[in-house]
Amino acid sequence: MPIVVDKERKRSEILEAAMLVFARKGFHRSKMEEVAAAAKIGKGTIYEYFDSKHQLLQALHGYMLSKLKDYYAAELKDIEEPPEIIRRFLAAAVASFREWEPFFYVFCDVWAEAGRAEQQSLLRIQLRDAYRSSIDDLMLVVEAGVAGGFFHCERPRLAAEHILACVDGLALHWLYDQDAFDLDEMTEALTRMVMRSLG
Amino acid sequence: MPIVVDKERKRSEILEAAMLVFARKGFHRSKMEEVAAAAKIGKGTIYEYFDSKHQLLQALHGYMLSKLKDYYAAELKDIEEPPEIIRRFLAAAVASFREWEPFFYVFCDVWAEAGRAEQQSLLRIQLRDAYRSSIDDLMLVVEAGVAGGFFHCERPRLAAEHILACVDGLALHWLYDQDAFDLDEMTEALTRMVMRSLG
Amino acid sequence: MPIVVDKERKRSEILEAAMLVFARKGFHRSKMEEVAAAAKIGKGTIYEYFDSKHQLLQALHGYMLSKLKDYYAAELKDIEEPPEIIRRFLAAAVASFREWEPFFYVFCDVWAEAGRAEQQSLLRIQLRDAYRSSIDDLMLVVEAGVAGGFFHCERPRLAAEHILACVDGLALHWLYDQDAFDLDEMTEALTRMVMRSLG
Amino acid sequence: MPIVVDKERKRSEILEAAMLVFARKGFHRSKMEEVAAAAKIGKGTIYEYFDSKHQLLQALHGYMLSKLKDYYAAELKDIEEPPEIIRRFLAAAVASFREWEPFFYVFCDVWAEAGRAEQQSLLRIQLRDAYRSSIDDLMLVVEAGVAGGFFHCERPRLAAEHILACVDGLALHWLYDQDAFDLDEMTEALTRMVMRSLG
DNA sequence: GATGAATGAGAATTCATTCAT
DNA sequence: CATGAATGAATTCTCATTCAT
Repeated sequence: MPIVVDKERKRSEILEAAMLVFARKGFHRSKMEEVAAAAKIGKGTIYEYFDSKHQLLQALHGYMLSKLKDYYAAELKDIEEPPEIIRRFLAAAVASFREWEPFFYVFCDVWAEAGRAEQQSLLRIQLRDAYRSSIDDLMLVVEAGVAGGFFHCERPRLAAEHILACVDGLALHWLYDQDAFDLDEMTEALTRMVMRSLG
Repeated sequence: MPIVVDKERKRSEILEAAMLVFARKGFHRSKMEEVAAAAKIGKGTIYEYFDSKHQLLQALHGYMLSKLKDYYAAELKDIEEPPEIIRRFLAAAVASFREWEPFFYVFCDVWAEAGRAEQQSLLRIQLRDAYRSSIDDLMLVVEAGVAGGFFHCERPRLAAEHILACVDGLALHWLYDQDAFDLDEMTEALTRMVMRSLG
Repeated sequence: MPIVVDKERKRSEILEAAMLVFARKGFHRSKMEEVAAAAKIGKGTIYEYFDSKHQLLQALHGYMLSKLKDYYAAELKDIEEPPEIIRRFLAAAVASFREWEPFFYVFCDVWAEAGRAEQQSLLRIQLRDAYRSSIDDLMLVVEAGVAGGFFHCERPRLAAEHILACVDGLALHWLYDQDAFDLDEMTEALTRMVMRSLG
Repeated sequence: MPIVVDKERKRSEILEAAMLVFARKGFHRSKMEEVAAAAKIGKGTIYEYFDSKHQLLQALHGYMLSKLKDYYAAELKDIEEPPEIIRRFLAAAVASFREWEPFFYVFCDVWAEAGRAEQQSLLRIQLRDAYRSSIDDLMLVVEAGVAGGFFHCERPRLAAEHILACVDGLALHWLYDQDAFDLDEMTEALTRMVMRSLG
């Protein structure tokens, strides 16, 4: 099925282009034409792959989530001990700020968009499910840590939520005041505080 | 004799109207006409008070920041002990999620806008300075707590940043999955973890 | 009747203000508010003296025509000989370019406006009558010159028209390329050619 | 395959439409939508060919100047003797009043606009250069006439300027009082007076 | 009379989307 | 399939005019 492969590749190229354009100018200030130009295709061609600008954002969001998932999977591969998983997760998270900066800008757009969408909108569900699933994953680690005697934690789910909230909040603050932070320091301090908060 | 109008009051009315409209529909999907209707004035009148839609958002952001500041000042009035300040701050923060929900939606718009503005744009500077000043305030509390023997903390500034990041991250997550959280539980768990992370 | 005098004075002040503002920015780009500011009165006050922006232009046009008439009357006072009248008229005309430059800019607006107005519009009639009356005046001079043996001219009316057209045309060209002309030279050459063309 | 369109032709069609609309209603009173309707295209399409309303006027001005140039070139083709060139030029000029009446209305708009534009504005430069170049051309004719013993003229440039000013002034007067003129008579009288003024 | 706050009709311009080629 | 010319709904912002004081 060479054609299918080709389509899939072009789709990804459009998504990568959209990510850069949206990240730089913001979703609403970006034109479909700019995305097309960045993807080196014609404006109309985007519509062969995506239904609308909104759906392009949705697809891009899904694409980013999947990339993030792969990223964390790779970073946490073969690590067994819960405390170490947490440490590596936090380090990977902070490292991703710089490495994947455009992602975070686009996430701002997604937050702004999703917040006003219908409860049942795909974007919103996608966003929510991504959080829920991240929380679930992290909760299992916390639980394993508790079971293994590494952590003290009455509410593993809330602890997981707490950790993810920290990461998102830090990403946000860093985005608007990059000079104020040293990422290495931030990693260290974040790790220390999270580990302490887990007992 | 010209008509005498309390310009400051009308300005606030427009800002309140803008907050509700922007919160519900999002900045870009809101029309100036809708803001005007919500403020019960004519479309053109907004421009007597604000230069442009963008500047209205900026002014609204400033207005919200000032309201938030007053809110925390009132909530933390007369509290002396650092641990208690932190506890009350966290409780007030979580309580504000529900109470001031529209604020948080508008903050999403501000994040999305500010991220793409010039470094020197007023919106961006306003956002950054608000964070910096919040961090400063909180850092002083942490330092006082360390001095008073309540807390252990090597880097009070990073601890303060960490606490604020938690709050913002939780606000964000809560916004998109309100059913998943019990705010009382969240307050309790957040407080516990923050207190622990401060040693 | 002191009140009447006062009203008349303020009316003139508004007209002078309008002239400067219209001359600088053009009729359509000028705001009533700017005219009011230039006249140091409130925006609404203009409407006590003029019905509308269009009527203000019309009144300004009439005001300018009347000023021009006075100017020429003063310049040509007590001159008897037709050739000398012509000479002095041409000199006065060219001198007015610089002296009354704003007039000419406003005339451009009047031409642009009047051209699209109804045949019966006051602005158009005013413009036409001013030309007709100027031509009549000048024609009488030419006729007197012919009768006095100074000029040869089969069609004094057309000659008068010709002379006025020259003056208007020169004003227009001068307006857009002031550096290209030396007004003294222009006066001299214009006079020479007109005198020649009158035989 | 993209749609193939003769962009140059469509551009001209828009310019012709703009000329008629602007001539009838005036630049400022014409809406882009009316121009589009006259060109039988959608409102947005104009912006595929021109950046703004102002630039459309500028382009239209250039288009008109080029048409006029072609017109005179055709009218004066193969004529050698300077007096005959002048005669034919004047006849062509007066004939153009009726034939190309819309042009002259639009010129009024251009005069009004250009007068308030920056010195370096394209419209202004275009206008000035057109005059300069017309004067140059006519000056060469006058000089040739002097050299050939047909004319007496101390300042050929000023004579050329004078002749063009007459033509523009007559056009202007005619525009607002068409009934007062017989164009044939005007041609004859104009020619006579110009020839006399050239000695 | 004078004022300037309020207004809303109006217009330029943008840009997601369509669809003929 | 791909394209980009064409479109017109949508939206910001302007400003002449009104009118309460």
